[in-house]
Amino acid sequence: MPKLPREFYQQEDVVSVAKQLLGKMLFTNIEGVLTGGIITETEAYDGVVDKACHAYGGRNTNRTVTMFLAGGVTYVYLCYGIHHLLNVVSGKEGNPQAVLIRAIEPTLGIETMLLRRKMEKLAPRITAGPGALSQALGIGKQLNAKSLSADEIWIEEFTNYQETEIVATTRIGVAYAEEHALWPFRFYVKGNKFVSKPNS
DNA sequence: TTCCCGATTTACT
DNA sequence: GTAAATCGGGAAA
Repeated sequence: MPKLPREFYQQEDVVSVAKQLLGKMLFTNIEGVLTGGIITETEAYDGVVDKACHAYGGRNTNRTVTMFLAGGVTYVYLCYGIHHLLNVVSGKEGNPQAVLIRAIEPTLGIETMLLRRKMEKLAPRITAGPGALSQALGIGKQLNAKSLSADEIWIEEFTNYQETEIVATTRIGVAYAEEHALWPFRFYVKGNKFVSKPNS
């Protein structure tokens, strides 16, 4: 399937991008080893007006500068000193919006993922959760600010879900963002097992 | 330079 | 259900 075009990432509405990313295929090519799967869970971070966003209020630093790039690149950073989290930067240059990829359903390179996760057999938790996902795909800071049009990490067309198949709810781990923590910016595929929190 | 804390996961009670 | 692990970024001084 073809890679998503640059225009896809540069849509103005990050919430729309987050929803459309569900059902797309995410791949990484780490030193020639391919792994990938179907995106099942995302979260939107809406730039300067979103207290949960690292670039809230226009904060532009060595880390967050990546989010100000034009849509279509990765934003990877370390959280809790342990976990790498993968985001897709969206919107126009200067507008620091991003979509956190929280979970995928593995389809390619499952053996490699099992090795990286030190697991013996396939279970949803292998890629359910942003830290786990990054580990399974071999994502680290070396993949920060990479173009999604190149051949190290990219996203391909696959499926489009209807609104009725998508669940919108509150984001996770952002209680510090006060009232913005209540924004329904987390999206996942209804009924899918590869989601970072118990399904309903 | 110092101090505080986080877009989490995992192990253990 | 609860807690520990662990380190870089951001803000203050």
